[in-house]
Amino acid sequence: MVEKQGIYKNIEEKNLKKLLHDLQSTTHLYTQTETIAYSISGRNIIGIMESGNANLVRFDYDGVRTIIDELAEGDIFSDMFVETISSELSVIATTKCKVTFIEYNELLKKCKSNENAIILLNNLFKNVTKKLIKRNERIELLTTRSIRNKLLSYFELQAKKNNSKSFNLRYTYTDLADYLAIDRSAMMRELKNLKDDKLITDINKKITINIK
Amino acid sequence: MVEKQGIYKNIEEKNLKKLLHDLQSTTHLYTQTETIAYSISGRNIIGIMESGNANLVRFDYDGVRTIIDELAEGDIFSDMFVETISSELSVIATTKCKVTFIEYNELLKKCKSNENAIILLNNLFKNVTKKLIKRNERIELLTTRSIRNKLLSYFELQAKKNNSKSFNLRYTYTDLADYLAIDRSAMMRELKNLKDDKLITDINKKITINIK
DNA sequence: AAAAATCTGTTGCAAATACAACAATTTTAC
DNA sequence: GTAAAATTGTTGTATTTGCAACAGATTTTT
Repeated sequence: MVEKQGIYKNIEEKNLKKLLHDLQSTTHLYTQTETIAYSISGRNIIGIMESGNANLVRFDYDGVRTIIDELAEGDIFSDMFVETISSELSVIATTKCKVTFIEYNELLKKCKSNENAIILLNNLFKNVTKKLIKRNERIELLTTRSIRNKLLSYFELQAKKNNSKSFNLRYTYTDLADYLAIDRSAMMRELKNLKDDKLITDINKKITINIK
Repeated sequence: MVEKQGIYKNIEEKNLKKLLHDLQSTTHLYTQTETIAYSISGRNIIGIMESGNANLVRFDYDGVRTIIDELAEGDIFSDMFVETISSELSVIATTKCKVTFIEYNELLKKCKSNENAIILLNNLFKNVTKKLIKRNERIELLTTRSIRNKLLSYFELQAKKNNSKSFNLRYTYTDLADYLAIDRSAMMRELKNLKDDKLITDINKKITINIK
């Protein structure tokens, strides 16, 4: 069961069970690398990650893969959140995982008579809001005008999230370069410059910022 | 009043008036270039664009401007949707505009007793969902690796939205450069290259793509 | 209708970045 | 436990991009 801070926050176990039953929700298990089907045309299906991790990925016409979103326990995904027209989008399990599906329209109907449905809708709203903030962060990083600034912004953000001047980089440098949309070797060079200028310290991917 | 397709969809004029009154909403007028203040700490304020246009912009410490989001009639903005990394974020009116402010938490409370509040919450949800899709598009543009590709991607997207090979650029070139987070003069140079290479035609900001 | 401000189009040059290529190290797979 | 694959670290060089600066065109203000 997803912890109380997530999508089921402020709903009592018993009431939740009833609500999910009333919504005719279904729960499925997936193994690593399995594709999670969720798009049912005409219906607004929302998937709730009960446990495990998955990626929302796009395969464009060249077959190039891009990770659009990373989904963890308590996170949600839906065809409501992505453009349906063009390229192929799939949710692919990166670990064993458990997913509950509900229909958004059913939830909406239940709001009239069931207070817990309102709470769930609110939790969904907050989750989408969180997604927006995450995307915004990404945009802010991508719109800084140099590799040096991208790195510094990213490091500052991570340190801030960690309530510290340090944090552990959980990306490989190769992935970080992809995330920041910059050339890896150019990034490595700039990383070296930052270290030489003593703006950061990097001990085994524990990065510490020495400014301000 | 915002048209029925927007944030007030499916709410009768009379009921809407009552709802907004119950929510103790306030409405303000702004003139072009005016900054719209909306962040009130501790409260979740949502601004609804009744009419006019505005941009959500960032000024970084160097004074460089980047357009983060474009707001049109029927769109919403809120400090719930952004969490700035370090730099300054503001909503700036690009035309004369009218904005109604409501408190999210008040709306939520009203959902228990007022069906129209549920409808409004649903409309807000759908709007946020639309924002998610838009930001995703932006990220796709920003992650392309050169000015040439950024321009081509942007042009292709706009043309596609227009169901055509052409579209009218509604940005000034100065703004487009800010939107794509690139240097204006470098962009102008690349724009010239694209024209010289006959990949695009640009007649008075009506841009036509000549590929594929 | 004149003045001021902004936008467009251009260029030379310096600086930043991407590309390519490779060896060394680490991680993953069998 | 070894082979294969991926990541890291580095460098020289070509290319792209940003910066600065300007003149002409267009738009806005007064």
